[in-house]
Amino acid sequence: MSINTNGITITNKTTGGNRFAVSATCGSARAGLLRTDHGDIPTPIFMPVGTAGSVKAVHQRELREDIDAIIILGNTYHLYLRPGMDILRAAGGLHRFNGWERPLLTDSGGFQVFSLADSRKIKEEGCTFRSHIDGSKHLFTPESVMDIERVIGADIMMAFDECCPGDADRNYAKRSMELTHRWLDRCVHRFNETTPLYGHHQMLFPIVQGCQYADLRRQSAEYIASTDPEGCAIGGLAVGEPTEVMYSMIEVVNAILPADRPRYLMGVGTPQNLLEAIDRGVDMFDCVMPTRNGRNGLLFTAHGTINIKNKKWEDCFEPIANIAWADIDNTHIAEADNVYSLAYLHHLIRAEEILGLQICSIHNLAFYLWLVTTARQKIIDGTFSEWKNRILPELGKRL
RNA sequence: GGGGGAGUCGCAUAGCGGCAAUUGCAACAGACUGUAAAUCUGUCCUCUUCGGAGUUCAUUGGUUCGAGUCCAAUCUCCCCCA
Repeated sequence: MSINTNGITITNKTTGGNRFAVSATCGSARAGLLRTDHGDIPTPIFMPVGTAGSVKAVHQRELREDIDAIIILGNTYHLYLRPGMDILRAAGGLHRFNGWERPLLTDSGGFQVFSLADSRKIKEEGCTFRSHIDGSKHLFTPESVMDIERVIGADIMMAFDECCPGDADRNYAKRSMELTHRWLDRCVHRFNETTPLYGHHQMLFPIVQGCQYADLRRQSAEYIASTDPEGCAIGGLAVGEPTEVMYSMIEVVNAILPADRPRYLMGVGTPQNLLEAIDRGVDMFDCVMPTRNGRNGLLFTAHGTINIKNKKWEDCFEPIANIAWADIDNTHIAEADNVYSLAYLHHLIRAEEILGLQICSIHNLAFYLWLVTTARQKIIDGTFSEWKNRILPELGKRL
């Protein structure tokens, strides 16, 4: 045992059994359960994004009671910059810091390698960033990211990868994928020589890359599978490539990834994307869409989307639920959907009242959770495909 | 009664001889996929085959090749002095 420069105790890996089990399938779609020390995660699942340790505009009571969120995300890059590792370590990890007692997942900062392309430089060693907050320079390496994710203490840690743009040429995609694989080796090594800081188990999910090239995706999936991970992620999709390409890549990858481990499609997506991916064997999702689009006035419903800013809603005094959940079997409609009318929500968003952002975010997240929960039940019932085919055209409509 | 100032596309503004005319707000749409996003984009006088075309800057008349811009009168509003 030794202490490294980040103050993290280095020990040998403690091994446990498989924490994931598939309980039912319907075609390629799976219903399963992933066990964490902060609770079980039924799959398919949608994980609300809480980048800076908070799901924007949503209280935890609402996350628990109205939305039924099981697991939420945090982001390594953002939390590392602010509040910083000293505070998170002193707080006893993110669970204690933000009071969320259910499972957490931290993204590694790999996506920021992609989205902050103007202010970073990728090298073999890692990636140097300029902070979007104060412009200061930082270096992320696979090792430092593992150490940071240990300090944050999420139940699921993501490997540090390079998220390649959707339109990258094959050469770039190949080099990027190979770098991600080498970084993965270093992540796994560091992960295995460190232990959780707060007494609960942490899993490490590696990430499949390969852009839109089927052979690269195959190669990457095989490599990821060979590391015997507790779960696998599919990254670098929904980053500019056509939707059909994304679906096709999911099929290619899922044919190779171990069937007895959860599969997490990172950063996806629209309600339609979720159903299509579930149908292709994906178990876990996260996306900013329900929260960001909600804050921008877009509501997702089972009957299509509502742009609440549109004039047509100014005098629609029906409760949100009467339109959004019309003819839908949902015994657990968020309180906000019953209390507030579309006209009032239209007013709130126009008047830039904070409550409007809250209501839209709660509604959208509740809808996403309803979608995956219903998908799970339909898989168990053996009627997933039928249900998917029925609801899919509705989801694409505009109300 | 005397003196001074101002009227511009919903509102507020810019404009100082080359203008369908600046900017902000409002309005009407659109985008958003591991969150640098309560953000961003477009339209915003009329018509349009999206190339343009036609009418505009309180009103009327004038100067000028050319006027929102200069001159005169009129109307309206604001300020100061009696």
